[in-house]
Amino acid sequence: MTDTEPSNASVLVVDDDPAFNRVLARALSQRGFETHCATDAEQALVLARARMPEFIVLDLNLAGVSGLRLIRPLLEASPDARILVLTGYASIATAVDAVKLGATQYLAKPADLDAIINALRAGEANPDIKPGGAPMSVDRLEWEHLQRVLAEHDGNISATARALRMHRRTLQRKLARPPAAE
Amino acid sequence: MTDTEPSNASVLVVDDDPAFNRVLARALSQRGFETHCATDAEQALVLARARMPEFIVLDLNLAGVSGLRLIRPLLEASPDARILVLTGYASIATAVDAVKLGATQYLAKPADLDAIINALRAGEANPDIKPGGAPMSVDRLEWEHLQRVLAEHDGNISATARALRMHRRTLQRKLARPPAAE
DNA sequence: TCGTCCTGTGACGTTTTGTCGCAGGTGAAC
DNA sequence: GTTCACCTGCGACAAAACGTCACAGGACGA
Repeated sequence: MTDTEPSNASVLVVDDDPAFNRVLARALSQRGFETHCATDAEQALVLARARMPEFIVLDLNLAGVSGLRLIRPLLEASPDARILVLTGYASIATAVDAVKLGATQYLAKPADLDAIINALRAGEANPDIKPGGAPMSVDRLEWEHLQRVLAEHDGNISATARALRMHRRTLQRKLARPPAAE
Repeated sequence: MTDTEPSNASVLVVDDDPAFNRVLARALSQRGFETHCATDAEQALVLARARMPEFIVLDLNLAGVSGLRLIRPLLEASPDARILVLTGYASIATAVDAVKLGATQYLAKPADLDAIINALRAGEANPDIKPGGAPMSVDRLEWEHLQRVLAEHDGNISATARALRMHRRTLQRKLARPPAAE
């Protein structure tokens, strides 16, 4: 698969963060996908029925509702859809349940566009398609994870270090040293 | 279910470490299970056919073969068996693959006896599981990323190291050291 | 058989981490 | 205004990990 191959597949992006939806939808559009966005469960189900997307990218932390509860209704609305769960709170337990409920793939945030597209395409009929793009470096992955958890703690370095079970000094050193550009 | 309820269900324990098999089989027997052990794939398939166990506890690191490759043949040999994957190298990537291949549960080693029995008995997915509140540790996040990229490169450590722009020696050290349980 | 690549592994200098603790700032409660 | 609890910046040092190098042997395709 080349980067520029238009696929015309449609993707419904479901995340309660509108900014995240916009960014991901735009990036997927640039790769040739037709995209729709929903920020809550109801919207997601309406769009799943109306648009019959080929793929659904589903966050697990929707306002007031677990994305796991949405998998079956989404599949009822769009029986042929393939669901990629994309979550900032990934765990093996929720990955197992998500797949049992009908998701076809599961990724932890942070994930870059190539990783998301690779995951969407995993399990396609043609297993010879190779994963495209360079994976995120470990430094970049860590940096984005730290930034996200820091944002969730309102910039509080001590609380972030505790949440990550990392020494505060170490976190400060890492925060002072962004990863190299890629 | 009480701890002491004799279930008489049969369990096939498949692990390449005979000592592990003995310890787990003995503990399960004490809880009323009828147990059988196999230390390799061939043995496992023979016992799966001969004994038709209700449960199979399957390690992923069998000598010369990935336990993932054993799931389908085991289900062919014992169609009604429920397979619990139990591995010291647990990752979301292999958990997703295991469930897609037909495993009904997946646990990281070390797991205590109660966790194993609960996992054996777990049936349907639980959509009420809350996505975990705690963010992933940096070690766990890195481990999941390495496992996912390694899977994308068909287990080729040299190619994975190049893709991640990490020294092969460093990657090998990291792969030998799974992150602590959470 | 040969070439290429992969893999396991040890060794060593360099870098980073974990830990400890000092010092000063901030905001809430009283 | 004072006190308390917590946050933050930072230096120092021992321990741990990394980056690098290289050896050795296996696997696979030509």
